[in-house]
Amino acid sequence: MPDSPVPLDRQLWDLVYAHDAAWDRAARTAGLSAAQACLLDALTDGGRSMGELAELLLCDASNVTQLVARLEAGGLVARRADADDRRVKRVTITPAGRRVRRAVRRAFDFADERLGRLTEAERLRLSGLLGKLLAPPS
Amino acid sequence: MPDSPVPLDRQLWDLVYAHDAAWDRAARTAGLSAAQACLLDALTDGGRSMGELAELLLCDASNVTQLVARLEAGGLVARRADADDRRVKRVTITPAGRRVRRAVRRAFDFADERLGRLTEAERLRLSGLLGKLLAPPS
DNA sequence: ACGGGTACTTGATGCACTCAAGCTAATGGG
DNA sequence: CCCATTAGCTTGAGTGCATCAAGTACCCGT
Repeated sequence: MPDSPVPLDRQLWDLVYAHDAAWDRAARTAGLSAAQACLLDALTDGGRSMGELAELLLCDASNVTQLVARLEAGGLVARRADADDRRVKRVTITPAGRRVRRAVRRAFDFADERLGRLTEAERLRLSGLLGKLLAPPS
Repeated sequence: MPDSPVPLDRQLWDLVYAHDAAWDRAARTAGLSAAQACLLDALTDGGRSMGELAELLLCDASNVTQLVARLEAGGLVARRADADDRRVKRVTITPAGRRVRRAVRRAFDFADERLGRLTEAERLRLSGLLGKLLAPPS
């Protein structure tokens, strides 16, 4: 066999799909949607404001409001007004949220399982190639 | 600098996001959603049955019904009962649909622009590495 | 022709996402 | 100090994707 019968752009689609599907599965094993899991994953110890989350998740602020509302209803997240600027709401993760987040991260086997098939040298080469691909587009 | 400051799993997230966003942008420049563009892209000259599409798009048949309905309303796709088995509906692309599909594919610059940064040898190496990652998970 | 399976549709529901409009709190100019 | 403006968030309306349960129309083997 001279070279792969699967073209590179098709491989990229497959990789993207596998990655997405793995995250979605990991989220659902913990009872979350993919978007909710992303938000939970983006929280830091100090908590984040709604605006920060909107920027991180690259979506509208009102979308964050809804996501946080659902997570809050599940007791995974708490929302309180910032002391310095009472306009901003700080979203913090609860102990239950921390447990769920751990479960999601543990269930997200993609990085471990798939990247684990590569040797350290291969991972380094892959990282280099991806670096080229990911450099700012313009 | 000894090695990349960006870990490999983060690079994968970035790649996946860039790929998704590029497809979404391409679809929207043609007035389609990402899912609609996927369906249009999956059509062959002979047309495809709803069931085939559901299998290709990895979703429910009733979801395909809705997607096709929207595309049909836009005149991009036609749906007619199969002659041999009147249960199955064959979805075919219209001339207008063909134009839109070409526009989407042309606007999807990801593969061209990003993969174009690599030399032929690099693309081959990347393909080999992705092949390892994408081998059946179990 | 009858019963079971196949292919698709319909209806109901939930979530993600976006936009416009609204509300409250901070801020800066007069 | 007050008022207009702006920032941060929420609400409401609307759309699309997606799934499930139920229904319809059709095929096929007996």
